[in-house]
Parts: sequence; structure tokens; C-alpha cells
Amino acid sequence: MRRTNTCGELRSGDIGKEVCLQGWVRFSRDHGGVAFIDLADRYGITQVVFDPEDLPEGTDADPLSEVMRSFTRESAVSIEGTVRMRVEGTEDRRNPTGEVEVLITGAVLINRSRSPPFELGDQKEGVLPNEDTRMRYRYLDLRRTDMIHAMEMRSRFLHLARQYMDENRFLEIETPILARSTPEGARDYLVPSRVHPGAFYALPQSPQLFKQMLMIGSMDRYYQIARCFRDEDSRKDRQPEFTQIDMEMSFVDSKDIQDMIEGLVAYIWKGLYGREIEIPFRRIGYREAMESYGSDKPDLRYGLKFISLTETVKDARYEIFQRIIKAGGIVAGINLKADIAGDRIGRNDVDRYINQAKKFGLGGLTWMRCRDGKLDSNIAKYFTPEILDAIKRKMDAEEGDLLFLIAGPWKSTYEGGGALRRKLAEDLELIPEDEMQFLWLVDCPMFEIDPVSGKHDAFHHPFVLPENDLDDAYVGGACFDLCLNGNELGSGSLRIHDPELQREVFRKIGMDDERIEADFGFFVEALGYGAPPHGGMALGVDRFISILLGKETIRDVIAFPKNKKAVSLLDRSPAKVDDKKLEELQIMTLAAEDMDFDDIGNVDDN
RNA sequence: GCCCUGGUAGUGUAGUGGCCUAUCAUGAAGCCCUGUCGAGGCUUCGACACGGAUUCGAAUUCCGUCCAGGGCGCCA
Repeated sequence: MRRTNTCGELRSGDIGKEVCLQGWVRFSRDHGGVAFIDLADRYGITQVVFDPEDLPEGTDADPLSEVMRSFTRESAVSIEGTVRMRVEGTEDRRNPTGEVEVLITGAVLINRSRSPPFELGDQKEGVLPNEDTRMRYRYLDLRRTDMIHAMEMRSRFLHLARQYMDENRFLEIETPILARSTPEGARDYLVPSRVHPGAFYALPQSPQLFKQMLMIGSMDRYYQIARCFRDEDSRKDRQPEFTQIDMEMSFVDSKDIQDMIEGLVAYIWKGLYGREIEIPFRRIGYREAMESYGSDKPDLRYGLKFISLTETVKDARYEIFQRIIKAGGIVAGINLKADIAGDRIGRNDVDRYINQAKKFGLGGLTWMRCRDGKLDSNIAKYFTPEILDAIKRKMDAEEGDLLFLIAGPWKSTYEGGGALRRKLAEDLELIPEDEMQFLWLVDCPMFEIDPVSGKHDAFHHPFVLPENDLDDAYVGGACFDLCLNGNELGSGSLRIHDPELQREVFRKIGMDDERIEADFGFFVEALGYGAPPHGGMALGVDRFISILLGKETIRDVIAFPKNKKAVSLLDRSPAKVDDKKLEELQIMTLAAEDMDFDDIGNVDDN
């Protein structure tokens, strides 16, 4: 028997056709005489019917029903039969194949399935098994239409990306997976060399240096669907290995790159949804993003903007604010308007947020409520009526509005405020789930300077082109992040193409010449051979698709993800290797001899 | 490394000190049933993550461990 159709194809136009379907038994319903099988594959579900009173000539009912009885759920089976209309009134309008059914004339059990560990039908949300169970049996989890849809969307997404990049004369070039470990940044996954005992390759955190050297190598436009590896702790949007659309262009400025990426997003959008998306995306400077939204990847789907009150309250006799402002800190407020929030947050809720303030990294949280045209608060007595009035005007506070005030050092306070803002939006259900708000975060600093030690760190990475003299008090970097709904989708920049400037930036972040030479000598040398001005970007594919599909976690758009502890519950990796292999690599581990490697990824039984 | 939440039959759950020989659904096994579609009916099977403590008595309280998820740190 050869498959003639998929389980999602047959329609009323196929009536009378002899077909062979192969797939998995999703549900079966035996009525004692007539019996049904829902046969499923990636493409859909087709109803197969066994009808003892309507068998084609020459078909023997007994062996056929015998075989069908052996069809356990999720077994792989092959059936032959005739397409016919369903009995009038029994059509299933929810299913595209629901008008027809296949009257079975032959059946083969290809491969019997054990009783599956969880239900595979289209369930309502919330009745999925625990994620660890899904992961242990991911191949079954993948049979769910939801996962099939995610994999299809991911495939189409990547295909569209390739098409667009190809149409824009980018070359798809593969860069090494085995490369040199670099000192800065995330922890590397290391791969020992057998040929050179004691030496290691590293799996790339990104193809950064290679793509820059491709530009030096005149490739002009490069892209790659690149797998990247970072040995850092996972989050719902971070996995040890993840996928990026990595690209780089020569002889361009920031806008050229942003235009290209906007074109890519619009192209993919059109391809996936058949709709145009509004470009260009809004641009927000780093400082404004931090001071308005408390985030360098602000979610623009809701308001709750912070407004600076530092100037307004600087003369108030409120000692805490005084001290903070004198120390160079800020005071800012957020207005929860009466209609959306102010009325819904009572005194107890306010106390709850105050108690949570520490968790957000805030020193504290102050509130004021607009009552009878005046601002009232437990600390109102420390403010003159004039200052209270000024706050009211600045915050545009109207009757019933609730103001939350935060104060402290610029960065930690705005970041804490951002966390508070997110929490408020969630609690008050202000986030429109189906909205997509893209934005470019621009005008970032080149360095992050530790306020205590004065130590410079690269804000993005040390290959970003500085926008002014490195000795200036403030140095900007020619970098830009693409954000979507409060998530960073990717980040790009113009790169340094002058070897001496590159050395200076390395020095600025605390590397001495010896170190520069050892770790990046080859790269700085490469810049010295006529490196073109260039820049590029990397877009996080997993994040992008998970947001498009409204998934809580990127694990839902990755076929075989790892869990929070970087363990694959399916193949139980990482795992111990034979002593012989370690010996060959001349590796000894310091891990305790008695460590039970079998415990890794071992969930209860077995 | 730290903080928070959770762990009850294969799966999803109820259960806040005795009403627990632990609820319900689904599943599995068996039987019945000729138009269902997550079919239906009947019967049976099957669980308190592990260790310790408190108590006359613990699924329930406490401590520790393990596992999972969310977050902080980390992720140039």
C-alpha cells in the first residue's frame, strides 16, 4: 500500500476515489457494528469508517474488524478505502475534511503504539501535562496540532527570511561551530581537542568576529541562520542553544541596516499573515526609554509612563528625596489614572506594592492620591502646597488618580520602576495580548561605567563603533536594538573598522596590549587589511516566533529544547562519557567521583 | 549562588490535623452498543516525590533533600 493522500486533503470533490491513508490513530469509536477511526497526520484528521452493512464486494468483514481492533491509540497504521460523503447531518464543520469519510476496505497495523503517557487530542489550554512529561516524550508532544503549527510557522518564517535575504543579494555563508574561546561575554561551551590535548575549541556565542572578517573578505552582504551557544542560566526566553538570523553589510550606515531589517520583518509579516506591517518602526533613545518606561526594551502596548519629578521636589523638606537628589539620584512618578487603575488599587494594594518595592530593586515606594483637588498622602505634610500643586500639574493628576513615586540612583531606580510598571500593567490587565509594538532602541552609550570602581564595560560589545572621542565624558555607540512588546528581538551596530580604534576600545574596557594580542590579535590584524566600514545585526528567531505565536516560552517553538537546568529530558544530556574517551582527550574531571550522573534529567521512575 | 511557587493513580485534579481503606475526570483492561467525532453505558485497575521531626493521629504542620517552573545574579 502506498499513501495516496494526507489526512488533511480529502474534500467532497474526492468522492468515489480509492485512497490509501497512513497516519496515527488519534481516536477510535466502536459502536459495536459501525466503527470510526480519526486518522491523524501533520496535515489534519480524516475520519475512517468501518461499516459492516456497506462493505464493497469481495471485502471480508471479520479480518478487517480484527485488524481495526488491534489499532491502539497513536499506533501508526495504513488504511485503504473509498471516499464518500458522510451521512447527512453528521458532517463535522470544525474539520476541513469533515464533509467526507473513508469507507475502509483494508487496514494494516504498521507499528503499534504503547499507551501514550498523556492525551494527544486538541485539548483546551491548561490541561496539558507538566512540561517535564512533555519533554520526556517530546516526539509525542510534537504530534499535537499546536506543536505542528509552531513548527510549520517556524519553517515558513525561516524560509521567508532566506528568500528575502537572497533577493537582497546576501550570501548565506556558514561560519565555524568550532572556534576560539573569547574572554568577554557569556561563558562558552568548550570542546576538547583530541589532536591537541589540553586545548579547546568553543562553540560560538555568535558568529561576530567571523562575519566581520567576511566583510573584510569582500563578501559585502552576509547572512546565516546561525545556531549560537551560551553556557548561562536559562529563562523562559533563553536557552543554552538558540537560533539567530545573523547578518552583516559593508559600506553602510545605521539606517541602511535598520531599513534592511524593517524590510525583512515586513516581508516575513506579509508572507505569514498576508498583511502589511507599518514601517519604519518608532525610534526611542536609550535615555528616554529608561526615563519613561524604566526599560531598555520598553513595552509600548500600554502607557504608565514615568515622569521626572527631580526638579519639582528638589526643595521639598522631605529628607529622603533631599538626600537622594543631593547624591545625584532621581525622583520620578507614574500616574495611575482613576479610570484605569486609581480606583482599583485600594490602600491594601498600595501597601502590597510598597512591600514588593525591594524585590524590584527599589529603595522604597511613595504614593499620593488626588482627592478633592489636592494631593493626599502619608508624606504630604513634608511638601508645601506649592510643591504639591507643582507635582499635581507635572503628573497631570486628576480626581481619584493614584501616583507612585520612586527615588534613588538613576539606573537602578528606573530599572526597578520598569519592573513595577510591568507588574502594575499585568495586575491591572492593561496589556493588549494581540498587539505588536515594534521599536528601535537607539542612542545607546558605548560603555557601562561602574559607579564605584569606574570600570568600563562594553554596553553592547567592544566591536561597536564609538560615535565620539573615547576620552569624552559620554561616549555614544552606533548600536540599535529591535524590540517587540517588551522583548529584545535583536541588536545591531556599526562596527569598528580601524584597527587602532579597536585596540583603544579594548584598552578602555581594561584589556592590556598583551591580552588584546593574545585574544583578538588575529582580528585586529585583519582590520588592518583595508576593512570596509560595516555593520550588521542578529535577530533572535526563537523569541520572534514565540511572540508571534503568543507563546509564554521559546521552548514552545523549539523542537527539542532543554529545561531550566540545561538538561534535555529526552536524551538525558548532558551525560557522563566513557573513561576511555576522556583518556583519549587527556581530561580528568574534578567533579566528585561519586556524583551520580544518572540523576541528571532523571524524573522519578526508571 | 540567591529568592519565590509547586510536586497526590499513566495524565489532569479535589483534599488546610481524625470525616482518607484519598475525590472527580481522563486513561488502561474487559463487557455492551450500527452514525459517532475528545461517542456513550457497565465493571475492574491504578497515586500522597524522598528522608526526618512534631503529634495519640500527618497527603495536610515543621526541617532537610531531590525534581520542575518563574525571577534575581549572570546573559560583552
